Amino acid sequence: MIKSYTIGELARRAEVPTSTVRYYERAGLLRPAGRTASNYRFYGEDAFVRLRFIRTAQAAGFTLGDITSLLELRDGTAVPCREVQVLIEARLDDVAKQLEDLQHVQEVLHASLHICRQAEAKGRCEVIENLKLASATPASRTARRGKKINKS
Amino acid sequence: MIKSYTIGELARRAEVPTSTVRYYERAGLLRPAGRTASNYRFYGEDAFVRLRFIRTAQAAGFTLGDITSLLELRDGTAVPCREVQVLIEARLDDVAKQLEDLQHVQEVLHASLHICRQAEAKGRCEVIENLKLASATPASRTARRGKKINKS
DNA sequence: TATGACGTTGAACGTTGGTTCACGGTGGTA
DNA sequence: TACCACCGTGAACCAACGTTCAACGTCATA
Repeated sequence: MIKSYTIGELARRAEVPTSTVRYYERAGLLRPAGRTASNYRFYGEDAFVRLRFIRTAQAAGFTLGDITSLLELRDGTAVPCREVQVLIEARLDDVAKQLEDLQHVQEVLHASLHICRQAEAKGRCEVIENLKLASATPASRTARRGKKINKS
Repeated sequence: MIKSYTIGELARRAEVPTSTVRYYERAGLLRPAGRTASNYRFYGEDAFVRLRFIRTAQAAGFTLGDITSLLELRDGTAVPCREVQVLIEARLDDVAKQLEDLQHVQEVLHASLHICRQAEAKGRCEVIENLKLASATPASRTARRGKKINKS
């Protein structure tokens, strides 16, 4: 006899709102094992694992679209290593770029803060001009998200 | 005789679409110096500087809301160093957190890739399970944006 | 039996930073 | 005079990831 969960139980276990679980269902990411006589969704242990996977992959920066691909690969019968690796590599490239950009941003902000503190002593605020000048250096297409990994 | 620019000229100079310039106006970030007889917007050099500042600050991860605050501070008469510093420090904290999170993500992805490659040799794909397990470690509230710096 | 917590649905809304559209006027040139 | 690139407007639309709402059914407990 395998334990099954209502949506609320599943959601509490995974620490997500029930609305999110339903949303993932709509998005085609997570289907209930079935429905009770009274039309309540019920889920098995696998749903919990899957939900946890979704959240983890999201935390790793995959979009729900990417995760759909990942899960489709898992649900398929063929050994999907190649495709999975492609997805992970794409994400790694992305992360590397973000890290680089963020480090640049950090430098600019540190410099601005430094200048602001110095200027403060003189009763002027030059940070805004400085931030402006800082941009003259590399073209940081940055910090803003909006990726898209190519769908199979 | 000071040169003035149409919206298209300004936009080309700053390398943004004209639609974005109008959008910034709607958002209260950038007002034209005035309008011609035929209702065309015209801008002075200051608009270019301001627009460049907006783009740079965005690249540094400030939201348009933050930038509004920054610009209001600049437009004010008082020496705004304290407030500016608060904003910059908040952004720095944010950036530091993002960097940390991204580094964690990077580790997880590297590990997943490694395992995937090893498993490939054995004809199985374990990455998905691995990504799942990886989440058992630290709670990375990450990689997704949606910051908000407290408005003055 | 009644109360409250929980479940169902579809649709609309929210956020951020814009872009696109429809529809019309303007300005310079051939 | 025609033509085309440019400018104007408000409104709708986009991605991503959900949340909220109305309006209703169900289940456990006092």
